[in-house]
Amino acid sequence: MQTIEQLLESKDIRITAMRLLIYKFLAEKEIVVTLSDIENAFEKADRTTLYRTIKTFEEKDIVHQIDDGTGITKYALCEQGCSCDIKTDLHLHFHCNNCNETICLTDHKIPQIKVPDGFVSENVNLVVKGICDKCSR
Amino acid sequence: MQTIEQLLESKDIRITAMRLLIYKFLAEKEIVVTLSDIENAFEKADRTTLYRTIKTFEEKDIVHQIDDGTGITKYALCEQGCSCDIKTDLHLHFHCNNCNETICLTDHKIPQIKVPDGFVSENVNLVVKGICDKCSR
DNA sequence: AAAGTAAGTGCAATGGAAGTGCATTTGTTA
DNA sequence: TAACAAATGCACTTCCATTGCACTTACTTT
Repeated sequence: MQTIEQLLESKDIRITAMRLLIYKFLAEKEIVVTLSDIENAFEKADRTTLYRTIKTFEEKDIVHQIDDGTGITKYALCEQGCSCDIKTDLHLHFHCNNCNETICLTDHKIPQIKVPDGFVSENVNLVVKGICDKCSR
Repeated sequence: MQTIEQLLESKDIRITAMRLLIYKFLAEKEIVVTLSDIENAFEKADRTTLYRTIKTFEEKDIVHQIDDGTGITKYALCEQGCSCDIKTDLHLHFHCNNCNETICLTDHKIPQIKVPDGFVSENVNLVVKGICDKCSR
């Protein structure tokens, strides 16, 4: 089990207090978060810093961006060993129409999608909307 | 073959010159359009009108909204007989990373997606990104 | 056909999220 | 410790989505 510090270093990300805090915040969330969520959790920090921290995490492949159809960009930590640019590793996301939360269904890989001749598939975004397990109880 | 007027009436949409024009504009596009696209096509009309027309079409289920991951909301006419809230009728969209256009692949239905116990799937959004047939030639 | 009502349209303004420039602070390295 | 690079904070900008209000157009009822 590697520490967060080791993880960041292995990804060529400088360690700062801010980054450790943001990483921990993301790690303890099972749901996907918006920039505003992070902003609310760290009221002392500036939005720009949070924004750029997330962008850095994204570039270094420890966070991936989720587009769940709400129009607001959301983020989540990648899984261990996830390389977000490899399409076979993509999982799907579930957006609850009731509680409005989005979760990564990391165990549910996206099936192979056939596209017409001439089209080249590079990437797939799949969001299932409905009622999540908490809300359907 | 019903006229546009008949179609709008059957959907409980009042007929106006503007609405007919916008409908025709959408009908002749194979690609999905943004509000700005419509705006550029109708420079005399106000953005708000276009915006609300599209919203009306959406509510009355003759237009569906597409979220192709560009962050900008796009729209397309529903297919004949499409009732956008019925999940089996959903088709997928293809976004070209080269020309930046998004196309409805109406013939390509979305496969049945399994979700974990407790989750209820109501809707699926599937966007494939890559290179379209025009750009890959 | 005229009056009255409901819906559609245009203008102006607002709000929210994403993104940028620059000065300041913090951290790393020689 | 000096010098440099990266990170942070503040202010500002941009872009799209959305709303309020006044005005016009289309439908309904008599």
